[in-house]
Amino acid sequence: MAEAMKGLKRTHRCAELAVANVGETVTVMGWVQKQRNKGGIIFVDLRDRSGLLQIIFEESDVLAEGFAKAEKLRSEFVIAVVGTVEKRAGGINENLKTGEIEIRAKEIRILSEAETPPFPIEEDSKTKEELRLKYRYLDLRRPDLQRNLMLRSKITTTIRAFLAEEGFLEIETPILGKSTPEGARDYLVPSRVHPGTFYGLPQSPQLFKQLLMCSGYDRYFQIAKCFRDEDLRADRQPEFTQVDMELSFVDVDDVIEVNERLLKKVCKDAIGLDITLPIPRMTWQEAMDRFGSDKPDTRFDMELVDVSETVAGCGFGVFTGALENGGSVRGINAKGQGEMPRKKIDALVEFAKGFGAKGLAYLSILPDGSYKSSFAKFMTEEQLDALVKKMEGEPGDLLLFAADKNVVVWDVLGNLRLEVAKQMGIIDESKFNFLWVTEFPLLEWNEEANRFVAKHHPFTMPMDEDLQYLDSDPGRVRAKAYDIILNGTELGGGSVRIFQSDVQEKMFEVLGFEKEDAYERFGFLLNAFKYGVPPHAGLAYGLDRLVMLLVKADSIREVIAFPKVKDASCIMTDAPNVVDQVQLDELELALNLKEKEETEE
RNA sequence: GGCCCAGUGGCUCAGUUGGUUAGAGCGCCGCCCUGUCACGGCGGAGGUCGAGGGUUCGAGUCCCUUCUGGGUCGCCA
Repeated sequence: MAEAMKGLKRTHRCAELAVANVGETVTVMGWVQKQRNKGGIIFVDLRDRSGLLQIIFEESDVLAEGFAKAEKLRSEFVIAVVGTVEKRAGGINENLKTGEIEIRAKEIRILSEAETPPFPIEEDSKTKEELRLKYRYLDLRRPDLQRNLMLRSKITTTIRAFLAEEGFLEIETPILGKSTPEGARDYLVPSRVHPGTFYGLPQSPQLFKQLLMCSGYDRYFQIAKCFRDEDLRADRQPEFTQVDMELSFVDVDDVIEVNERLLKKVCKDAIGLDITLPIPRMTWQEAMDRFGSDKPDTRFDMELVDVSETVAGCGFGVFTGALENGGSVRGINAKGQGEMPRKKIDALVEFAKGFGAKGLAYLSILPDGSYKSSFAKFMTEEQLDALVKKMEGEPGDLLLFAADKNVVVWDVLGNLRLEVAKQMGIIDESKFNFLWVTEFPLLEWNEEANRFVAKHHPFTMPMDEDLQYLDSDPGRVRAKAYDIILNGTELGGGSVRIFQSDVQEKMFEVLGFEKEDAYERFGFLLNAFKYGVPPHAGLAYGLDRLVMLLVKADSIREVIAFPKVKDASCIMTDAPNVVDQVQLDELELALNLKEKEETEE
């Protein structure tokens, strides 16, 4: 039977008590982690979000009634205990923050009884994620998730404090907005007042923050919920949180400068990590050439080597063919993997094919210096030697080559590099390698649409020196865009925005927007620009990813209180759900479901 | 939408070439124990193997379909 806590007031969290409190009478409240009944003496580990604390019950202290209650205790009962802090008479527990002390109970109340939980409430859970998510409120009791969420809170607190200090204003922007078909799929919300029309949930506060710049709020930030109706991944949820900011009267370096100091402070406050400023920078071109990725993991080498010149004119048709088609041949050197068995190499070939490679050429340098290769018979001894030399191959190395269009070669080798490094175990997990990638291409050719699309978004400013090519050669125009990378994960990105209407109109033109169309979609922004707009730039971080990387979690779900599963549903609440006809009628909506949905509730 | 992995008592797993009553650890229940902290001792309950169909004398084990969860490609301006 649950008792009231009337007359009691919690004085401390469990693990806030220490030797300094010995002799004090305290009141603690929390969950029973474990009860150990020795007969005439009962030990209870009491848990709250701060940690564990041992309570000791003896009949001489709590009287018969209290002792009887202590005997009844089971895991996850919620109790209140009044008692005195003592140094432990028995041995101290090295594994516990409060291992030197215990509470001698004088009074106990059972505030809530509990059924046995469906899985153990303990650190390093081995329980299937499905079950953990169904009972997320129990999962969230586990110390590792509690640490993650407490750290997340600390990080947002640090961010707010830092940005406020730097003169940023925190301003909220609407969740119910206008759907913009460009980019990711929007979540739609039907309007009741205007039947047949829909709000779009924001993919980011992009346009609103630019308007705030027009309005003179020259430094803005927001910890903003964003929504994208796309498929999930370990590091992608349909709703996620951005730390979003925008600054007026700045250029690339200004944004980077303040954000480096922000990152330094966050890392220090959150996990005591000192990062050295400035954070290294690399242009997009260099990142692609050296790492085959616009988000390079720089914790290890194995960089790409362009061997196009070395293999030009060799007898291997796959190589020369790629070169003739304007592509390249590049390789990576997996040091010490020369004796990788054929089966594993074949698996790597399959892996490469998954990224669009037609094949993967390999050359093993055996310990005796001889070669074993999939293409040796097409090349002369001299050509092979030159290739090995170019790759700095030594006996015992494995060389892997891709030949195709540059985009394919980069993608294949970039991913292969990560995969091989993972297999070799050469990634130093203790490192935190930040990196700015700058000078992204402004545009990207989209085969499907048969036109250029914005790589970042249509409001991104071209680099001054490339502006001249916007008409003649749009593909070579670089943008004032930058991404911040941590250990090969994109933490955030941003850009300087276009603020001249002629440049913006030119941009829309290149993107194939009719002027009317552009005004239809973004008229409010273009109009705002007519009334005096400051040069401005901004950046947004994925907060979930930042926290995930700092706590070294392998999924974003470990740092989100109530995440969704792979099909974007919530196992705990069963969202999304069917709504009743009355609600649909009110919205004047009718369902037009495909066959297979015709099932009962 | 494609590909890959997993689904056996409450939890985590083992189940040999398909062959008698499906095992273990933890947890749970009962009794005992005044210094335990992965407490200990004794006793006990609990599963028909995600679901459906098929092959077979016989299926957790083979085949097909399907459901659930995870990873990944596409997608994510």
